[in-house]
Amino acid sequence: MSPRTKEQVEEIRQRSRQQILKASLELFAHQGFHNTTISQIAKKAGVSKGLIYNYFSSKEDLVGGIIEEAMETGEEIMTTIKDQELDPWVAVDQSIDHIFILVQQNPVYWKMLTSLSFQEDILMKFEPLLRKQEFKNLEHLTDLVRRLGAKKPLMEAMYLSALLDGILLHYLHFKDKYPLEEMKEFLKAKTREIGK
Amino acid sequence: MSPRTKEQVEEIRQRSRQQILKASLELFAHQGFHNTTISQIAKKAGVSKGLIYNYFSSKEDLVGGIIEEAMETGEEIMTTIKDQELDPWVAVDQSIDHIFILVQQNPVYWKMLTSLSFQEDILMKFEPLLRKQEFKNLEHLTDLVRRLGAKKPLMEAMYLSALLDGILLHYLHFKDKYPLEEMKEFLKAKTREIGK
Amino acid sequence: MSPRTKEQVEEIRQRSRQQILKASLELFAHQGFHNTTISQIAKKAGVSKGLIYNYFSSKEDLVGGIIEEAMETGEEIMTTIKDQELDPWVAVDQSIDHIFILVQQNPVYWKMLTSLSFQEDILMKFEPLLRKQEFKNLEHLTDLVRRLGAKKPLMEAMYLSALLDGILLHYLHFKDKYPLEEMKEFLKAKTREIGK
Amino acid sequence: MSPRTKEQVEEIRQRSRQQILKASLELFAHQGFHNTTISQIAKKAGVSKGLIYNYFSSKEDLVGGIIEEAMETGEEIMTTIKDQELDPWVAVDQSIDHIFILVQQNPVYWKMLTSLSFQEDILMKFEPLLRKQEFKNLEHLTDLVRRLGAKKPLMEAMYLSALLDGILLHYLHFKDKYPLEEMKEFLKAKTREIGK
DNA sequence: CATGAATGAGCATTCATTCAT
DNA sequence: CATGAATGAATGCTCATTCAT
Repeated sequence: MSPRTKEQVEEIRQRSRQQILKASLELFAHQGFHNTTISQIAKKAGVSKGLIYNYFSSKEDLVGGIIEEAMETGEEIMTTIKDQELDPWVAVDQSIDHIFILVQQNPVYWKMLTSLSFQEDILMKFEPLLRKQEFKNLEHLTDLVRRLGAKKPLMEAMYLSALLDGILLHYLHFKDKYPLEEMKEFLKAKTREIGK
Repeated sequence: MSPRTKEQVEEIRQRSRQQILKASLELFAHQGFHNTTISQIAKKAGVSKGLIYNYFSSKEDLVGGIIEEAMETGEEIMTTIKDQELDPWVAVDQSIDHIFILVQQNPVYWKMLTSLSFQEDILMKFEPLLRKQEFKNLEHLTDLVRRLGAKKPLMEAMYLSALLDGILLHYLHFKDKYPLEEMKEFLKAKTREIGK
Repeated sequence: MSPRTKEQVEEIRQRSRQQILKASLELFAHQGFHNTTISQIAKKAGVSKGLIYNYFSSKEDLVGGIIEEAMETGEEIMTTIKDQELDPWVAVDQSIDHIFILVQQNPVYWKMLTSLSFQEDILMKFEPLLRKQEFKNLEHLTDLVRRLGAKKPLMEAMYLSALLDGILLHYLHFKDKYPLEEMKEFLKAKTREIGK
Repeated sequence: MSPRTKEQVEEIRQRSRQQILKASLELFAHQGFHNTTISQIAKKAGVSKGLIYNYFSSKEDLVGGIIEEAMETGEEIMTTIKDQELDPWVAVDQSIDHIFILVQQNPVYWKMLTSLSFQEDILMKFEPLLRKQEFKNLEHLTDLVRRLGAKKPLMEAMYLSALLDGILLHYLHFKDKYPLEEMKEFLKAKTREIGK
């Protein structure tokens, strides 16, 4: 008889919103943004087409929602590492672990993101958001390799960055057939050469 | 008014065909396959929409045409290297040069290809064609590093492959702002460590 | 928590109903019926979408509600005049005043009504209601001008009627920039010619 | 075998364009802009939905097309009158005739226009176009009545303008049941009073 | 009495493809 | 060989209406 409480409403909203975001993410990642229809998302999320527009103002806005959410989660993991003062070799290993964990936890997100980075129309709208992140990461890497005694820290960091993205790329394509763990250890071993 | 000769007709055909392929490639690379319209291609190629269907049976078929053409060119360069018997260190440098040249000569093609590799619907149709190429490349790399005395040739090759693709990825995004040449030399220097 | 009395409930009902009608009227008048959404009405009225359907069975029914209410108010003013026995010149002036007052008191209503008269789908449902009113007005005017000694009372009445509607039309468009009062006096002066 | 000539294409285009404009005008006039669908227009025009967008960029653009076309036709008639030097009484009669002819020739257009003037969203986009016309008309009327010796030419012109619009309004509603010709003569007779 | 999440039919618009010339 | 008018299925998005609470 009486209307739902604010809390009930908010919970319902969050559940629907999550379902929609999850479905969008998966479809965008596998089919690409422009090849995914709202109807597909609605069906996969188990809601009506109309409901999607109760939570997101447009198809593009879904991308924004996905990125925002992933960044929040990513931020959390990041901070746990950053605060600690560490031996540089340990820090490098931890950073590598961190990146691999991030990717392994949510490979679909990274697939979507990489895919999106080739869609210039969409990219344009979210570039500021993403570039900042990118820059922070490169800065972090540069700092790390400098502490390892690299002679050309920036080059070394860019090299490492390309390597990580390359591994990510291959992992995203081959999925479980890719020896990600082995690659990680191989990579860690390689970093031992830096500064020598 | 006089009837054109067979050769003239064939030449006209080839020119139109090339214009269409070139326009398609550029648009697919920058906007993505599904976000590019036949009208855009026709306009950019300076031909009518109808003409495109004289040369290609569908939008997808354009992708096929692009890939085929690029493979032919790629093949040529490849063979010039393969045939020569070389000191492994020189061979590695040459292979690296070769890859970088390929990318620098036609970055748009590689951009389109990478972009396409995230469009599973399109990928599916051209996967066999591409996977074969991929496998050959990995085989070639494995062979190279083995001759350099690598302890784990396959891992080393995969590592190198990821690295190359990572650099490619970054180059495709940052274009002329990316220090590609410097990166190449840095990479060559790194390969000196292999086998030690 | 204590149960509301019948009167309280009724008062609440009436207030909500009025708010909804007021919001509808204004939006219909300015945006047109088909370009106004229930959501807009709900927002402007400060109620939920659902509540509107507690009082009105459909969007169209809102129009019915608006017209009914306006007719009731119009009726009241009308009767105060009709009953009095008057010198015809005074009666004409009073009738003109009456019409102008009606419009000035609720211009939005007249705007909506005129707008609606061009929406044949809506008009159809309320035509009987409106035509009756129209006819009564024309009859009243005919009677007046006949008492003024007009030679062609019906033509004169139609002429006057067109004039009044024309002035109304212009007033509704130009709002406060329109010299309505001046026009009224000008019109009254013109009526002095009738019957001469 | 050979493609159509420029002229053939242009003729085909004009025919299709006219069919679409005609259908749009009629539907907009009777059902209102927002209550008319592109499908209805396509069906009435005997073309596909898609074709409409080959000629007009949007539903709104159709309104623009209609207005432009009507203005061109209107302009022609206007000029034939304006140029002649005339006895003012004859000029008034001619102007009145002209307006009535315009309306009688294309009542649907005037219905649409009046209807549209209540759709503020659409009006906004075409107001500049229409206001200019309006102003020119009022100016013309003012000039006319001044030459007739009116004491308050502007008021007299506004009065006349309202009258004309009122008659138009009634005519548009009652169509053939409205004694338009009789009204015109009655109106002309009334103008004889001006300046006395 | 009151809320707003949810639905789905319907809308404006796009676009690959066809075909008459 | 070449054109572009024409089609219509499909898409993103809107909105009146319902209903559980």
